[in-house]
Amino acid sequence: MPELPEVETIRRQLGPELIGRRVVEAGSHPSAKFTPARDATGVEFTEDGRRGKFLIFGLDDGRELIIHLGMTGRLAIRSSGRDPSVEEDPDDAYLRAWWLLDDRRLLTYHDVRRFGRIRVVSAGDYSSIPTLHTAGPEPFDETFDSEQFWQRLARSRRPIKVQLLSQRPVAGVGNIYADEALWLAKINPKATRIGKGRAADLLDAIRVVLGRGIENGGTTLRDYRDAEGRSGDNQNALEAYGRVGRPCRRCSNALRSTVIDNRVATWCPHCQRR
DNA sequence: GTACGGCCCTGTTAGC
DNA sequence: TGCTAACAGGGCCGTA
Repeated sequence: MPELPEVETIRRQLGPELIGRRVVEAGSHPSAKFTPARDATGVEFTEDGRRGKFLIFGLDDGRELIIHLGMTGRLAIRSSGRDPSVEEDPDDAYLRAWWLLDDRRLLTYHDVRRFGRIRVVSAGDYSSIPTLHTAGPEPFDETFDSEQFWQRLARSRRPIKVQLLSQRPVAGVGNIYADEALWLAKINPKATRIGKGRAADLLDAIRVVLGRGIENGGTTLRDYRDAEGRSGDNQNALEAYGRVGRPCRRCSNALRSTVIDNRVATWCPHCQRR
């Protein structure tokens, strides 16, 4: 399930391959989630970017190709283009979109569960993409400080984990890194209000876990692969997510899990008291 | 504006 | 062994 570190890893890999390349043909699965991929025909990639979990590729006609990987989305570049002599990819049943480049290579988007989505919009106009439109600051933005973070958290009284997953206080945190950051900052995922000091701790923790995730090439629990088909290593660095029943690495008490807003949260009942 | 439930999807796993 | 149901979950949408 790609979150900021996974999306950033893919951006860094794809950017140099795509910038300056022109799309000569594009196709997609019939679902409306993917048909906008076809709108990026005849354009040249001019820029690679990311906002939270959204990949944003600048195009030379003043628009942007926006890709969200959902749960199981994968982007890759096939060197063979659509040369029929090349053996078919066994995952082609899940090919949801493709872009044939002017050097005959093929940018492919696979997505088993079809939770991802693709859009082409005027540059900077995200009004048709609610989560992107209302996304909070980038966690590594140097102008984003803990005071702003605390103010954003104070706008809602929903549980802190729900707020993080909403992308509004800060962009790019999903279920895995939310559990990790809350564990690191010793904050209970059901807490509805935290003080400025704890908000500062949480922002620091978010930066630590996301930074570590990027360094480790992302977290692969099952599906995630980077643009070169490789698994990440960050699953070996997880302290909370997926460790329910196992001892907390700080206090040795068994980690617990609970469902908050239809998502599993794993936390330490001793370290992360309310 | 905010909160909340339901839906989209399909491979994997648990239970019978 | 084979079938069925539950589960995973990010984002969107309708309703309150």
